[in-house]
Amino acid sequence: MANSTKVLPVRERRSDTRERLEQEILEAAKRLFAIRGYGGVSLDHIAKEVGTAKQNLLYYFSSKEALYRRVLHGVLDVWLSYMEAITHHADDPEMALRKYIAGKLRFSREHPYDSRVYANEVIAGAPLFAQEIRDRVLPALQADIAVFNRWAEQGVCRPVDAAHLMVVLWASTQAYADFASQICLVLGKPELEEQDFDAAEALLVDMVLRTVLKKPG
Amino acid sequence: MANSTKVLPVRERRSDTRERLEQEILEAAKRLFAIRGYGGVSLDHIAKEVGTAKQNLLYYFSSKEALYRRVLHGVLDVWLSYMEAITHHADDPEMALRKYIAGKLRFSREHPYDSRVYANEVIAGAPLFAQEIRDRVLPALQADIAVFNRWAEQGVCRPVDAAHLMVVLWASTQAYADFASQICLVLGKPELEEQDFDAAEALLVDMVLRTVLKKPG
DNA sequence: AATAAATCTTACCATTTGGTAAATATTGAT
DNA sequence: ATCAATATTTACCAAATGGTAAGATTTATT
Repeated sequence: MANSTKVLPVRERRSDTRERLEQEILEAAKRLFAIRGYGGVSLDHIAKEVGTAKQNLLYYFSSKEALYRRVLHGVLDVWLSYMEAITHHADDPEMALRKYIAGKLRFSREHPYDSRVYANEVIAGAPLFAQEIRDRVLPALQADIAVFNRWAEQGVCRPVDAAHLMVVLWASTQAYADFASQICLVLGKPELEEQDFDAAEALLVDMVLRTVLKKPG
Repeated sequence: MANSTKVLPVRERRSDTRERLEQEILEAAKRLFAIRGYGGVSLDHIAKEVGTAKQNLLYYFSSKEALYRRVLHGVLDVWLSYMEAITHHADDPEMALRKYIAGKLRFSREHPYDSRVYANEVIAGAPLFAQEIRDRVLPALQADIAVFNRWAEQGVCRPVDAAHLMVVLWASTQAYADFASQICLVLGKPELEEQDFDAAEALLVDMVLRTVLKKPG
C-alpha cells in the first residue's frame, strides 16, 4: 500500500507535505460533503477548513467533481474493507453473520462520515457512483448472497431471501451512522456511546440468527 | 382539513390558482431537495421545473429556507400518518407489528421523495428539523416503545430492546425508498416493483415476529 | 549557489446565487 | 365599468461560485 519514497524515480516522488495536505483536504471534504451534501459545500468552505486557499485545492484536485470522486473512492475502500466477513467464514453461518453485523456496526461507529457520504450519493441516485458500485460493491454482495444460497441448499440454514436480508442488515447497521442524530433523540442522549452499539449488535444478531438458523430440534 | 371557500371572509380567501401553484411548487421543491439536497437546489431550478420565474416563488414563499421548511413540514405530516399502527393495535402485538411494517413500506413505496427529504435532513444532523422531530416524532415513537414495554411486562411478548427494534424497522423500511438505486442494482432490475416490497415485508415480518413473539410452546 | 520543479498566492472572470424594489397585468367584488 | 387586491414580470444587486492565468515563493538536486 504505502508508496515508498525511495524506490520511485525522482520525478514521481511526492513530498511528504503534499501527501499530508492532500489527505487533509480529502478528510475535510469528506466531513463537509457528509454533512451538507455535494451541492451544499463550496471549495472555499473546504479550503478554509484546511487553512489554505481555494486555488490551492484546485492545484491538488483539478475540479470540485474530481475532488468529490476521490472522496467517494476512498469511502468505498473503507466500506468494502468492513464487508468481507461472510465470504471469509463461508463454513460457519452463525460466525459469519455475527462478524458481518459487528463489522458493519464498527464501520458506522468508526467512520460515520464515510457512511454519510455513501448514503448521500445513493440517495441522490448514485449519479457519479453507479459504475463503481457495479464494479466493486456488487460482486462482494453477490458473493455473500451466493454463500447464503449455498447454505440453504445444503440445509445448514433456513431458505431466506438473501438479497433482502442483506438490505436489512445494510440499512440497519448504516442507520447508526447516518441517522445518529435521530437515534440520539430517541435514546435521549447527546451522542451514541459504545453501549448503544452493543445493544444494537445484540438485537440484530438475535433477530438474524432466529431468522436464519434452523432450530436445534 | 379542506379550507372551504365560502365560510372564510373575503380577505383571507385564496384563489384556487394560488393554492394549486403553491402545491405545485412544494411538490417540485420536494422532488429536487430529495435528489440533490438543500444546497444542491436553486430557486431557479425549482421555478423552471414549475414553469414560472424565481421571483414568483419568492412571492409565494418568503425565502428558500422558508420553502424548505414548508416542504419538511409536509413530509413530516405524511410520515406520521403512516406511523400510527402500533398504538392503534395496542392489544395485539402481531397485528400491530404487521401493520406497522406494511405501513412504513407503503410509505417508502408511495412517497419516496418524502422519505429522501427526511433522510437528507437527518443525515445533515437535522439542523432545521430537530425541534419538529422532538415535538411531533418523538412522542409517537415513545408511545410505540411504551406499548412494547407494556407487552413485555405483561408477558405477552419477549423483552426486546424496543428503541433499537424501532430503529431497525425504521431503517429497513426507509431503505426501500432512500437506497432504492442500490437495491435495484443488487436485484438487477431498473426499479423496484410491488413484489420486491412484498418480499421485503415478508422477510421483515418474519424476522420481527420470530424475535418478539413468545414461542407457542 | 544555481536551477528546475513543486507549491502557493494574487488577480481575475463569467455565471449563478438568494433576495429586493418596483412596474405591470390579472382578477374579483361592487 | 371601476377599483382594490392578487398575481406575475422586469430590472436590479451584492455576494458567492467554480475555474483560469500568471506571478511569487519554497524545496530539492546538482
